[in-house]
Amino acid sequence: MKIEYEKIKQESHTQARLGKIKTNYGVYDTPMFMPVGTRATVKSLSPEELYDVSSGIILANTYHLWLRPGADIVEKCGGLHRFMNYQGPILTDSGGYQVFSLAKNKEKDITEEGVHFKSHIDGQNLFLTPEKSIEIQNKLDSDIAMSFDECPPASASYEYLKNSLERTLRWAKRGKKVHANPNQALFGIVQGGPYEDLRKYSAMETVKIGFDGYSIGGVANDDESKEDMYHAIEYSIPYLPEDKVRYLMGVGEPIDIIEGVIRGVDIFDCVLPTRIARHGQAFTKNGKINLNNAKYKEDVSPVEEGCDCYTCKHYQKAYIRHLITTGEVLGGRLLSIHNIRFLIRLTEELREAIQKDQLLAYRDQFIKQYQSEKK
RNA sequence: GCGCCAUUGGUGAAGUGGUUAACACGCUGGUUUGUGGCACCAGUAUGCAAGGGUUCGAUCCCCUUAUGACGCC
Repeated sequence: MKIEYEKIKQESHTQARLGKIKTNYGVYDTPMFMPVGTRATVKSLSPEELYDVSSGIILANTYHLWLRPGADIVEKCGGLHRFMNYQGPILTDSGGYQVFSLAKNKEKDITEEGVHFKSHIDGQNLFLTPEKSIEIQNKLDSDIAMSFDECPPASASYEYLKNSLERTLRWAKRGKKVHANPNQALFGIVQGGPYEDLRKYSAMETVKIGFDGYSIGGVANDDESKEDMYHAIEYSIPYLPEDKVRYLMGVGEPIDIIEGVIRGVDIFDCVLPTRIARHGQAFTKNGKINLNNAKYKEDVSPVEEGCDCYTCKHYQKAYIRHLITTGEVLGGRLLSIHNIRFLIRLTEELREAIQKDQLLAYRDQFIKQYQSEKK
């Protein structure tokens, strides 16, 4: 089995769906949030802690693992699951996103054949192609491989986005051709920026090639507005098959996840919960809070009242603030646990709302509370 | 007791007779969306030990006092 998606229910007032993803490592409910473990580790968390927050699929990154330790070494160690000891599904990003940001001269460095760029570690010249990316992912032995795509900012010109998505389509075909891991699913990526016709075209053409799942890429980038992002989803979703997973890449603001689900997205990934955790911030129902703030110096309450995560069950804000302000790594760890659990709990609540046909009411209530403490 | 040197923000400290007293840390906020970069951005001494004097003008020159370090009896 590679991966199968089964739709359980469609919310009657929105595009939101309830579904199940069947993988080699079990069956998981959608909507789902996937924590990011770029370098074969969700920064600072052990696999046990990931199971504990009910994480399903997690992400790893082709580019990073290609550079260090190298795909051959991961393969020699028995593949990504054995390597990082994660007994759950793993999705590998293709490296397109990283490579695009590392390519200095977009015109020159991004060619039909692939992308030239310099390693962020030692500056050596590297060249990544769709074939190479898939080959690496085959070796890493993740459960889901992503097509190698170009990820231009939403602010790129219409012409650029059009040419770029055409090339991404050709790359998708090339990648699929060399994809050779029978235990691994392969996803295609829809591009096209904020433009309706481009998204539609990209979605239809990507579906024609035929993948095990489809993602919407090129969002939450650069200076893209929320409106553009929501439009990009709306313009793409109608052309994606009902019986395949829909993955919105890189989105992790709670409200964006809700809006994505409403528009028919099944899975999300984002670095936000772990990154902001390391900088001392936490998601709560009442909005994002910053544990660096002096007002938490003597606060004996948990990060979020009523949260069921390990951190909230055992620690006070004052202690976590102490860890964060003194630079102790445990602070970021505890907040990462909370933030990931927060987003996963959010998806659990979304599933419940979809089940009850109350998603829009849930959204309105969530936003009202989430923004209540903001000025 | 005498001589000599010092005294700049929460800290370590630069600095000049003339509009806004450098920098760093700390502190106070903020940012972060398919994680190169535990990072980035912003604010943070109406005052330069205290008092007096010289000067158009002093944190910077002079005097006194206080405090501290060093040397000599």
